Amino acid sequence: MADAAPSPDTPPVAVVVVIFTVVDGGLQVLLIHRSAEPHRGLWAIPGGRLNPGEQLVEAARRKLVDETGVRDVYLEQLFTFDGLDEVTPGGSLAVTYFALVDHGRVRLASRTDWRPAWFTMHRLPPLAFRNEEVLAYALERLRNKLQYSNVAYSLLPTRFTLSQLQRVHESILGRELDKRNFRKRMLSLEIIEATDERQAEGAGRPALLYRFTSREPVVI
Amino acid sequence: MADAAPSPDTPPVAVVVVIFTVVDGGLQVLLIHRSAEPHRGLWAIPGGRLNPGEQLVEAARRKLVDETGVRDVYLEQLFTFDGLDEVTPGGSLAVTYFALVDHGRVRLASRTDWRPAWFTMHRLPPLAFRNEEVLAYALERLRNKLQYSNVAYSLLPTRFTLSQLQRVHESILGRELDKRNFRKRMLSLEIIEATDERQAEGAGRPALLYRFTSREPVVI
DNA sequence: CCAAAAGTGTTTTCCGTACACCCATGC
DNA sequence: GCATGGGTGTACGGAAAACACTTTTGG
Repeated sequence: MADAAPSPDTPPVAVVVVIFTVVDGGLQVLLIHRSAEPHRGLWAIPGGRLNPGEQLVEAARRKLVDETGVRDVYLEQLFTFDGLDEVTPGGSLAVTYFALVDHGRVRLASRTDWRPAWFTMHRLPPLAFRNEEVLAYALERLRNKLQYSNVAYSLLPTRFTLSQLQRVHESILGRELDKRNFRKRMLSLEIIEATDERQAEGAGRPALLYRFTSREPVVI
Repeated sequence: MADAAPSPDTPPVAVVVVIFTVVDGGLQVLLIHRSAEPHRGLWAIPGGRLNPGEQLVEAARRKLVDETGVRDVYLEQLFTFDGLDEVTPGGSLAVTYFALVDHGRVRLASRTDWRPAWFTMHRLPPLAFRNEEVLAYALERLRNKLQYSNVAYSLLPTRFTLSQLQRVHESILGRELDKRNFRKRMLSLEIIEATDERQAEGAGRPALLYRFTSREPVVI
């Protein structure tokens, strides 16, 4: 590893956070409307400059809190892209993260310019900065993570029904799952446990509420 | 994503490449002996500053060619660390990559200072810059990749025997594999195919030579 | 009583693993 | 002819997938 001698020739570094949530059966992502050039009028993944002395993950958490007001959610580094922003001479870097938030806890920043909004992943608006690539990569990672970790804890309230959990999985995977197999698997993984409470969902039999045995990331 | 306004307050960016090879049954990694401070006398993963205007992957390829003379091998971005180099005020970033090279093709740079050398992964010298972390992460990723991709193509000559391929897998996974099961699996994945040539390995029946059906990264 | 959602078991298929012997060659 | 490495098949167990009906509640 080279000595890191200070130099003016170092590219600007942005930290960018793909924020996912699931709302009534759809996987959604938070985007910002650009009111300034470049790419004015397009939508972009929220992000900003890394402050001097700030750690990457701190910067990502800061962006997340700025945009949604939530903290203590699942946050993972995705990939570092270069040249996303094709206008900076000498190039630029974007260290991307992805985060999962329970829609019920989010309070979107209300700004007149740069307004944030949720978009369904399969109906995205025109995006700035090759953000299609970033989102595609984030979705792929999320789908993988879902299979062998408990990340879904970050998308649901502390107590939830198995049907809610199944809908979250279905939204992310983009396909329907068999109810019996899904329940069997979730319970055998021992990442969730039943509480003694029930919750009615409109008409129909009330469902048992479950909780995650751990609300920290756990690899299965 | 923020506008990338130029600013002097951007951290220095290093690109670092974990270079793996397999030599007679052992997974080895290329390290550089530091003859200057900080961490003089310790060993470090090769890397260097990202040049202005240079893409990350280009910088990684450049380092790889500098150190080993090889090109067109498997190279993948690992993770971006901050503060590895704890001496730079305001922090620094290290974008890490890992590469897999066929030991037979390598010509190490011969320098008097910063001399490069191969080390067996389970007998590492004292390392600089929290490089233990980086190596542990790289090894984990390599083990995963090995299971569901054809990355091993980059560790072997174009033609190889199944025993050679098995030894590569065993070196990386750190455990012995059953010959029959290994062959069954490799052949069923359809990432390798038999040639009509044979190769004798000392005494004993000559082995069929195989080749990878693709020498580009393929996910299984 | 009927619509709506919750809950529940069995069978089959596929994949990973365990395991032992014969084959071709060099010396 | 023997030491060395190459090559092969079968049986078991566990996980995932396919598949349909009963239960509990609200209206």
